[in-house]
Amino acid sequence: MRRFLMDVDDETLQHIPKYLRIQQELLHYIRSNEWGPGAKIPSEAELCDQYQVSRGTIRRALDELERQGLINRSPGKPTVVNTPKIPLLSSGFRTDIARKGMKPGTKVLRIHVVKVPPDIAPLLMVSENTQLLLIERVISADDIPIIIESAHVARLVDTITAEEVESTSLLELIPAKCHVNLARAVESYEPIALTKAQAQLLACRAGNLGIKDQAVLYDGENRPVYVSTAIVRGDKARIVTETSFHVHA
Amino acid sequence: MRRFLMDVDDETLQHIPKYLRIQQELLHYIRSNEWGPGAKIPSEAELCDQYQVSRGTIRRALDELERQGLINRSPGKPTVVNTPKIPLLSSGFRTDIARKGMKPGTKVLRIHVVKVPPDIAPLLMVSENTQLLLIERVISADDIPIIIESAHVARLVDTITAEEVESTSLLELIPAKCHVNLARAVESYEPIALTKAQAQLLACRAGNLGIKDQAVLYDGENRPVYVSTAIVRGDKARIVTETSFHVHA
DNA sequence: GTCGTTTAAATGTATAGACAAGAAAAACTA
DNA sequence: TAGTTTTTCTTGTCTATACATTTAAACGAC
Repeated sequence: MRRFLMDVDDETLQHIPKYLRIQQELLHYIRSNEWGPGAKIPSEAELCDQYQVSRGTIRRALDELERQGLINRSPGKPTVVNTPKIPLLSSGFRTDIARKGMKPGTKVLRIHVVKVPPDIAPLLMVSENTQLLLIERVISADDIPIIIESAHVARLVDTITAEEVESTSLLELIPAKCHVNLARAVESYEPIALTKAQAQLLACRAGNLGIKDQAVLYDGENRPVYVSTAIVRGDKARIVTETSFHVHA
Repeated sequence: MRRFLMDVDDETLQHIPKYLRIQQELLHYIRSNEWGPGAKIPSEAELCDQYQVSRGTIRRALDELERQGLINRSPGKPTVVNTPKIPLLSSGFRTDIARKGMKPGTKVLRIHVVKVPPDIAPLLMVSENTQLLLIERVISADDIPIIIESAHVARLVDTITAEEVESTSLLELIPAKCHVNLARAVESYEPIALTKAQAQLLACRAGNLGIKDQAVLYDGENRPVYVSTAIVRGDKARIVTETSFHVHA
């Protein structure tokens, strides 16, 4: 029978809420690998008994762990500890997954001509109401969906097929179709909580942590070629970039 | 008197939980700037009345918005809408804040010789139990704390003063003190929920979204010079990087 | 045995109520 | 008027309960 700490260091109990103390203790079991990847953790009812608190308090502790991608919950099934993250080289996710010996997969959601969204228009330096190509796809590694990528292409090219998008990096495909070379990329990263729609595409839970990686790609004349917005699952991947410094001397 | 939508599109009510519908509606008021930065939003009790739900449901809706950094809550005070994010150029946060016309501030937490943590040792290619210099500081913009930066320096230099750390970018300071040039940086980004300790240093709430930016800096001979771990507030800043592609042909 | 049904167990949503803690406004006192 | 105390309003924590939804196991009929 598992024993829980909780009341061990009562002298340091300085008004830390119960749900936090429980959360920290459960975190300890996971970090210390006492509960390894795939391990079932006690049910909410069992935790209620063991900690002598109400279910709401237990759920609040588990909520936090779930958001951080440490555990997987779903109704009907017991809650299990998650597996660690895959490092992903930014710019060229597809290529990088293959390089790591995993099987890259791509599911094309749509390739459509759409009106430019108001937040994308200034980045591409086009006026509103401009029609341009939108490519949306989900990239997976070993059949686990990891990234939702959507790209707005500045020029209206119509020779891009779903097959090409399924098998090629946008970093290669789009410049080739637009007959330009990419020279520069400006990317911004911000943490997000996944929406229900995003979570559905990524086969995980709404509210989980993710990174929104928005990139603007420029050609040699500093004209924007396309804007890419990638939603990356925070529980399965982290983004890795490499920078070289110009040596001055 | 404010009017809420909620029951407008009842025909599309396809089992979306109440707390989510409410959350989306509040989000709409914020995004549409109907509730601009600094605006007070109705109290929980008022929202209960207006939506005819229990307080728990309202709080659950607000929790999500708070985590995304869209609102600021604190006991005793009414809840207000937050101000937008600052874009931060990665590598050289201090410098970048100044360039944006904001007042950069630095508070040194400690400059100490410590035993290398087990997760840092392999990155710096040193053996365990090695003693090395740890620099910890909080960087702020216009007196708002934005980043907790902690750096482990591979070589044991002892001529670094708190004054230097307060006024200089580590990207310049450390290479100068170690008598090397930086040639390359490998950074990884992952979304996190701020811990209580981190939130305290950043004057925000535990559980808020943030980005953990871990960078390893190398010299010209590809030897690691230092490892920097930055915890960036997700509600106040986003990280921006710029990449140049090598033109081949 | 195999297919379909029932049952149990797990998480998800929602309610109502109680008390604590912090901050600001109101009332009071000097 | 100025300073202090009290009150009130706000968010934070916690409980207990109820029912819904999903999954898997147990059971039965064939």
